[in-house]
Amino acid sequence: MKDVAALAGVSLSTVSRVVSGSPPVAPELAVRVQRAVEIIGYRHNHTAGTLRRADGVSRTLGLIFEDVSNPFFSAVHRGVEDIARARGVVTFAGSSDEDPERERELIDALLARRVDGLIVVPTAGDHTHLLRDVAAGLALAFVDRPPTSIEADCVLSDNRRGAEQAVAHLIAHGHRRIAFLGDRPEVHTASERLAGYRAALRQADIPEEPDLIRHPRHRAADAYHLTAELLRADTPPTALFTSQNLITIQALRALHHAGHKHDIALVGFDDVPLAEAIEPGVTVVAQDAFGLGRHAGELLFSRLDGYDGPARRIVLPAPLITRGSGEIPPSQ
Amino acid sequence: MKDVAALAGVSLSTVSRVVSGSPPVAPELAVRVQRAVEIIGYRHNHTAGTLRRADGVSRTLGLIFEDVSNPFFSAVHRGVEDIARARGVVTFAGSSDEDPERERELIDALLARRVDGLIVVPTAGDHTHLLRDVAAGLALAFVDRPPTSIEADCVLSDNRRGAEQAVAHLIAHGHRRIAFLGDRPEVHTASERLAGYRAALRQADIPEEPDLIRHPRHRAADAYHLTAELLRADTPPTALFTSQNLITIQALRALHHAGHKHDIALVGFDDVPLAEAIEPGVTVVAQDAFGLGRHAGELLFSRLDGYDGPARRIVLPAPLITRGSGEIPPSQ
DNA sequence: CTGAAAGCGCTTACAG
DNA sequence: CTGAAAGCGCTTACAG
Repeated sequence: MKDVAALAGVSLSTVSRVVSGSPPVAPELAVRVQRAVEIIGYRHNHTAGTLRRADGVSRTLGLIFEDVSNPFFSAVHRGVEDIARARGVVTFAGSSDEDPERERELIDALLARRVDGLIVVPTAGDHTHLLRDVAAGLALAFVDRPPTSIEADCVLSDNRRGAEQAVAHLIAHGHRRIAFLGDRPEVHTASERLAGYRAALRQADIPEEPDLIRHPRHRAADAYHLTAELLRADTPPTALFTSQNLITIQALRALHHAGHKHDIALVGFDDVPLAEAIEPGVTVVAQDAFGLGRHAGELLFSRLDGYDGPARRIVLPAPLITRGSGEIPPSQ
Repeated sequence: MKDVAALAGVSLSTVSRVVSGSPPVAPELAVRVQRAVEIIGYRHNHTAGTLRRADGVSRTLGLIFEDVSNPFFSAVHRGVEDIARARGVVTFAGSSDEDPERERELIDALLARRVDGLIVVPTAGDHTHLLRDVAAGLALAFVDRPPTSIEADCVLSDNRRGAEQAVAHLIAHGHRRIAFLGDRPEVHTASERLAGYRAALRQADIPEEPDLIRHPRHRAADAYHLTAELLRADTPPTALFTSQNLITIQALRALHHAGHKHDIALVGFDDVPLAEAIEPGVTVVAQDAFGLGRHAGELLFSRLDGYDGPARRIVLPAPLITRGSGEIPPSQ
């Protein structure tokens, strides 16, 4: 910047004003500065400005997902990006892999880079350490799952009702032996969806069978075999409720490979590509992933804009989309 | 930091050394500093350090994709993240939407935040403006597509050979009227895949029919109708080569809805979830998206580690995976 | 409207 | 092994 000032024959103050667009500067000088910027190939150092600026704002956001490569989270990611982009804010993104320690490392790394805010899909770990940062001005929002240990803005899908609706739908089609395939209940979304499953059974006076509730350890790796195993049981389920997108995909593979796609019903939580092209079409509870991201972004920016009220919770509906697989009647 | 120094009763230098792990500091003082850090809730300001540090390294990377929410790119994203994570480097990510202007804005925003390197899926726009930044020490790598206007490291799938293989496979199954559905040739991957399509036709002495080469304007919105339209033509194609994942999904929908899934063959470029569960299974040319990301990360870090040789190009194979849809013989 | 000077939170020779 | 001091690239009162 001082090279630019020298070349343009003005002071640092003037260059700074031109570069950051502060009003009071003569058009002629501005042009001279612009020209010098071009010639030198000057890149503004926004982080240095952040250090000095009164408000200390970095126009930078941190996003922490379970896995950036899961299509559900990457859609949330895009939702946030669209909101941030409109404000000239650029976003970090990282994957916790559901590991609280990894999540903590990411948070520390992002806060050390002085992000203005953090949007996180929380692991089951503790988040009280963020309280100090929030008190110091950090904007914070949770998405997909609520924080367990602290109060903060969050936006969620209506997991319980969505799951209840899915299972009630299967019951309405005559099923009584309905398997639940989902993550362990430590994950909030999984426990909510399990609660929805249970509520629907209760409503219909169907006793719960522990054998029908399964938690694949590694989703992509185990859900396939777990489903195949369930189908081979003495009294197999007549319907499956798969409560997570990767699990749905694996269960569908198992169903199709075992030749049961037309006699075992399935409803999945979260939509999957091609669900509509498959035979039968896959009935799902659809989440508005982009919407989750956009709302999380909006909650966050409202904090940065000065909102200082109590924590807000936005719950987006998760409607059932019937396509065939959920309307198969029980085969026995 | 000065509060920590005051509380611990040491100098700023000592706090800095403890916090950044520089060796020569007495264990007793280190403990006192650590304690003060805990009490105060001190967060290290890594960006301030970057400003002062001799090497000026920010341990920050910028990633620019066409769209972070496309599963192909989000897998590339994760590949880069895994490499970066191992080095304590955190990554920005953004979407260009194939718009050179938007890409330029993102690059400017990231360079203003002083990323150490940039990994970009380039739009068709000009990238010569990056030359100065590279000369000034920026590490740069392109992924999925090579840069058109400058020399730089890049990692690609073998698009041409993959496409040629796919089309040759269809020809080997007796097809002569094979449609190409893909992005406009301004996008490098699309033009390479089209070149592969043409090479396979030439090899088999099949004249090219312009009517069979189609470019949906908006992939998700138009590919479905374009496919349906092709199927309704007087002499419809007997096989489709869909050269992009979103287009493959839409074409499959159209094929299934029109009741042609068993009599029109299809091979897609890039794998899609459930491709295996569908009936018939979807034959595809598979890309190693994670591998593309990992290799791009490695090329980038080798530059940051001091490699200063000529630009390198890594080409990953894109093998054909046969699952049924590509082995359907021509129906007429 | 413009410039000289102080200072954001750090790191790093330099002296002790 | 420790501390005082200079300075990274900026912004911002303050004076003119």
